[in-house]
Amino acid sequence: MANQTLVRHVNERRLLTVLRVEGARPRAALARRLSLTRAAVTSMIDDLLKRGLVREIASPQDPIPGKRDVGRPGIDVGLNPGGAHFLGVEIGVGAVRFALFDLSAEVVDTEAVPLPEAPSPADVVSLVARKLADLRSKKLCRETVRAVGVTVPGLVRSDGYVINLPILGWKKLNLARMLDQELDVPCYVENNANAAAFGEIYSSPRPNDAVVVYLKLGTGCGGAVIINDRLLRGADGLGTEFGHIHIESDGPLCSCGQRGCLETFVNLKALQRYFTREEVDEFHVDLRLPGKIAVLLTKQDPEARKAVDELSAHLAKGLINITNIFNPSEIVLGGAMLPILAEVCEAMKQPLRRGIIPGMTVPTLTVSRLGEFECAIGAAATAHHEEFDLSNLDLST
Amino acid sequence: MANQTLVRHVNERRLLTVLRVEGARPRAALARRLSLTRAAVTSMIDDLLKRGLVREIASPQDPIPGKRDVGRPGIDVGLNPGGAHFLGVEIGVGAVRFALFDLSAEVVDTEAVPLPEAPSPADVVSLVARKLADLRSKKLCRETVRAVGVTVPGLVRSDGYVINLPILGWKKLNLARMLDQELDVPCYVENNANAAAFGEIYSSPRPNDAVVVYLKLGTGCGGAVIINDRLLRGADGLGTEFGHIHIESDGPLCSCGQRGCLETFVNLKALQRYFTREEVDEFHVDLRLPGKIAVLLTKQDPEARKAVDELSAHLAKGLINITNIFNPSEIVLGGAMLPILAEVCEAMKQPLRRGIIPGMTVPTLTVSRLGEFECAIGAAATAHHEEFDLSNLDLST
DNA sequence: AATTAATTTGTATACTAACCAAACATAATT
DNA sequence: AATTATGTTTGGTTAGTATACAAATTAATT
Repeated sequence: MANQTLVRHVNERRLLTVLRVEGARPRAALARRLSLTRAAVTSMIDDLLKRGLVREIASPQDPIPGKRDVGRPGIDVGLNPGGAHFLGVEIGVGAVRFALFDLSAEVVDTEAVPLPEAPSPADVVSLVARKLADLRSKKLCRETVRAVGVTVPGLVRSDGYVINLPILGWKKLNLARMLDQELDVPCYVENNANAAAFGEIYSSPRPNDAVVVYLKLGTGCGGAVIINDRLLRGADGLGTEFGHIHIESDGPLCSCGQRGCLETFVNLKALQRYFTREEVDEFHVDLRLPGKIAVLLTKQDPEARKAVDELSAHLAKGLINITNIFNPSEIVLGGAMLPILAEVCEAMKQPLRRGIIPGMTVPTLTVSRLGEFECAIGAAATAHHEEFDLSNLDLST
Repeated sequence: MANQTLVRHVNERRLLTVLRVEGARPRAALARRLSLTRAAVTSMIDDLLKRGLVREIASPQDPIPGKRDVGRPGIDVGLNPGGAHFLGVEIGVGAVRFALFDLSAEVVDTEAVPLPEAPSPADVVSLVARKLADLRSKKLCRETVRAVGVTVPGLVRSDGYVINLPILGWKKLNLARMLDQELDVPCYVENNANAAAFGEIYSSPRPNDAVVVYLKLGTGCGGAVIINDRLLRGADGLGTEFGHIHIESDGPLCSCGQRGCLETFVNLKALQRYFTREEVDEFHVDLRLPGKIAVLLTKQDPEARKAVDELSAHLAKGLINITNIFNPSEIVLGGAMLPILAEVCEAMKQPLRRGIIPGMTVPTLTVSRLGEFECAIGAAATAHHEEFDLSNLDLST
């Protein structure tokens, strides 16, 4: 429906987003920034003050003497960080990670807990419910948790329906609805690579025509693409699963039944293989290997160097294809391989520049800034976004 | 800016889109469809009637006797087709094609004229200006042309800036602005594959989560992806140029400097090579070959069959990669190879089904319905869309 | 058959939300 | 004291909603 409350809804979210991204400022400055009258902004701020989402900030007493402008000085209005909180939850391999956002999208709390063996969906729901109750019992956020985001390493439709989650054996499961029914706040479910990508861009928004490709390198090789602050999804939710790009005419057998898939050349098991020069058993993959290799690299260890270079060479082939298809402005790497990713980026710069279509701008290659909790942070960002940015605004017929 | 006129703007376009896509109906039905009150719809229709964009349609006199509902019968309101027109222009290889849309997005006129040798941008602008003046001199659309869309076979930014147009030697050229300055109506410039794809979906909208991949097969191999009724673009406008997907480890040298690109295996020249088993000179490519081969296919000609199968086998490899990346619900083929595309689709169905990730829904494979004028029609659809659908509505901060 | 009831359409009127425009009090600098 | 900018107040506009009502039809009743 599009009635006049739509206008307020849009403007309120525009205002909150400006405050989050660009910081506190007086009403008059907000009015100019949003092309609204001061009167309109006054009315909106009045409302937001009542709801505890913004606060007036006492201006510092003449911080730079003589630098003030003429005219009556304004009163800075900024987000009230404690006015709302958002819980992000990552359902990972053997562990659940929590990250708590405040209204200004700062991480104010993190926690990792072990995940019980073969948990049922109900187990996970109650785990989240307990964490939520726990948070509310503390002074930090008694009544302020506004939404919960949950990520899973599997296929998720945009409405939070889990199509397939192989590592837990879950299939065809409306996890978002289950959470919604149990938790008295809106819940959103997202694929973990998508969430990590979203978390990455959320704190530092990109220009409007930016195209960000994110790759999550760990036990598998997940991907996400963000265009215009929106995640790209496929018809089944299977889009941007970059692990199955064909990069070689032969290679190890992939879980998808084909040979030559990127995922079989770029994952923790493959890294271990490149390093030890021996086949690795599925169950003896060393999750700490990237850290160890990173240490060895600082000591100029030739074996470590070789392993990283081999991985990088394969990944570069995949990235060239991805770049030629999406023409991204930016490629971000994240995931469990974090410790060696800076080296991987360095090793790929040359081949990437040479492999892409002439005339195409070479995308920047960077490592995710979010670290171990990137998926949980991304989940919190998803929840924050749904509640406070212009998103769930469907104006189509 | 988001003020109350935004609400009317949104609702008016929602209303017009419903009338275009779903047909004429009484005000009360529109109110239900749009979740507005009848009073609001009355007010909007009053305005649209004054502007000549809609008209009341006399109900057929009891077409199905006894089938009428109780209550006062409504007066159908429908688009007034002659109330607005949109000119689509394709700048093609050696030819310019025009297609004229009426308000209901029906093609009411087409024309193809030869393009002068090595035309300057100014030549093309004045060609379009002459066509526009010509149309206005006729009774069909004296004052009603609302917008012009132009397609070019090159790289175009979303603001209509032409980055590179190799076949005409144009580069870094604000064609949209040049047209705008000359033509007294809004002008939009789009890449030809993008426009053809957009034209294809415009008349029969897809469900919200549909992902449509379009491939334009002719002298080159262009592509487009439409998600949520929006075209995917890259950072430079170079996204979805599927011609440079790597499908073989070796092959003819591509214009991009690499070997193994899809475009070197799937284009008119390659088709001729597969058919004659001889290398073909750049300047002796037979533009009518697909038609000839199509005729031979009906006579079970083995050479024609071989040529089509060889082309299909290469294209299938590319489509498998594209499908695994985008997870499309639908793949549409178009372009100069039109006469043989039904056969190509048939030949690719098997390999496509086998090559994609298990669990992914197999996309439907179809041939474009628009025919020779697909780009011009797409250009007209682009113009129609910009003026009458919810599109140029940027609510971001 | 005529009347009445029921139902639905389209319009009119009053009300409301949220914007803009303009005036004004306030608080600083010049 | 003059100037300038902020924040609030007041009045006006737009485009909705809610409600009431006349109009046009079918269905039911007398």
